[in-house]
Amino acid sequence: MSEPKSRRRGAELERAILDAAWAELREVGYARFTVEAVAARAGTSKPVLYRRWKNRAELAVAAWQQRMPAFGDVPDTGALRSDLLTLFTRIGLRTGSMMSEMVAGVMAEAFRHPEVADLLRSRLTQPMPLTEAVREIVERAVARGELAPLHLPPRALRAPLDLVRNEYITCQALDGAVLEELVDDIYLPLLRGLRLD
Amino acid sequence: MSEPKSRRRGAELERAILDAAWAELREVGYARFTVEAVAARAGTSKPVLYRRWKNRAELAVAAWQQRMPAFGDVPDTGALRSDLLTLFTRIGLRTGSMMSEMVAGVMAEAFRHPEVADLLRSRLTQPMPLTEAVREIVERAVARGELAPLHLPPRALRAPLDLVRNEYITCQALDGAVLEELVDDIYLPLLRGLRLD
DNA sequence: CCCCTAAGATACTTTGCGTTTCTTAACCCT
DNA sequence: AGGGTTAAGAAACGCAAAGTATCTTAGGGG
Repeated sequence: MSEPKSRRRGAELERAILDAAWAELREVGYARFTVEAVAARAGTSKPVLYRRWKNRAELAVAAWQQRMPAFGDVPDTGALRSDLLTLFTRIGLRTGSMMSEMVAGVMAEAFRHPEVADLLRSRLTQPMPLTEAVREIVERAVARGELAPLHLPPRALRAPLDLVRNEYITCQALDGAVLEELVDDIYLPLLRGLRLD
Repeated sequence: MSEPKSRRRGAELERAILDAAWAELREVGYARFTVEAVAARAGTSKPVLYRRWKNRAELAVAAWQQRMPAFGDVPDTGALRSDLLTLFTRIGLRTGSMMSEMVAGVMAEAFRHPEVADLLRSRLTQPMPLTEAVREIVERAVARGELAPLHLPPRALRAPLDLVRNEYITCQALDGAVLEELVDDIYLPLLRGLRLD
């Protein structure tokens, strides 16, 4: 809190600010996320932040990007359904209710600051590790004979993330029952319905 | 513009306000949608609006609800794919780029005013006419023999709307190619993969 | 050791939400 | 018809928070 007089600089200061921003996002959410509070928490002041990020949305995205938990290993439980449930659950944890609130809030601001929209979109639509995880899970299911061989278009690879995010954005919550619905009523049927080309 | 001195009341005034709000939403979008501008445009003043709606989000949702174009008849082109394309296109028109901007903006505010979240959620997840349209299209396809008989869970009925909305929210745009992808790569395979129970 | 960059503090401008107060027009009711 | 009640309209305010400008000063590099 009352750090002594040592004046931090450069990367050290930047990390402290992002830590503070992340903590604020977790505690109060994006709607109540203020630049002033972040500055105070980091023991610095607003101009220091505005020298590094153009506006509060970019600050939030930067903090998010740095602190977002990793996906971890590709689930391998021996069965397609449980692999998918594990994956969907992890996506849910990673997305988190705070996260979708942030997506909504940042998107809303993106219409005033168009460059923010591009930044966010790139984070939303290109999580390579995730799409590769989906591909691997499906390939193993095909190898086991659980699924007929199939062609997976990019949109189907992205679908798990889209489904979970949509649920968060519209309902601000996500429990186990909903995850099962997404897997059983949407994604598994989708995979069964895809064929080779 | 410079209406005479006649002082409108009740329903007449309310309609004029919602007209003004709708016009503002179309012209400047939700991000720049201000209560003051709506009041000015309607030739009245802020307190009149705040007597009717708790905050700007509810005003926007009210205007949206009243002016949202109808879905029209259930498409019946004689083939499943073209029925779905027609339906998806109409959903896209109805949603509109402005609309998803509003969804994002309103959702962002919903975290300060929880009652707004409920209001919006009810508009997003229960468009009965749409789900019934999906059901009818699918039933006709089954009758024609295009699809095997299947059980359609609620989430699958909602999926077309969810898919289109997700695309708008993440990409702020939606063209014909994307609509075809949603139909060919996601929704048609999903329908083919669903079975009885 | 000095100097120049960037940190930190303070205070300001602006914008827009939501409120308060007051006046006055229009409807309603007997 | 007239008087009273209700709600419209106008103006101004408080407040929060974004973003900016000004100035002082620490501390690292030459």
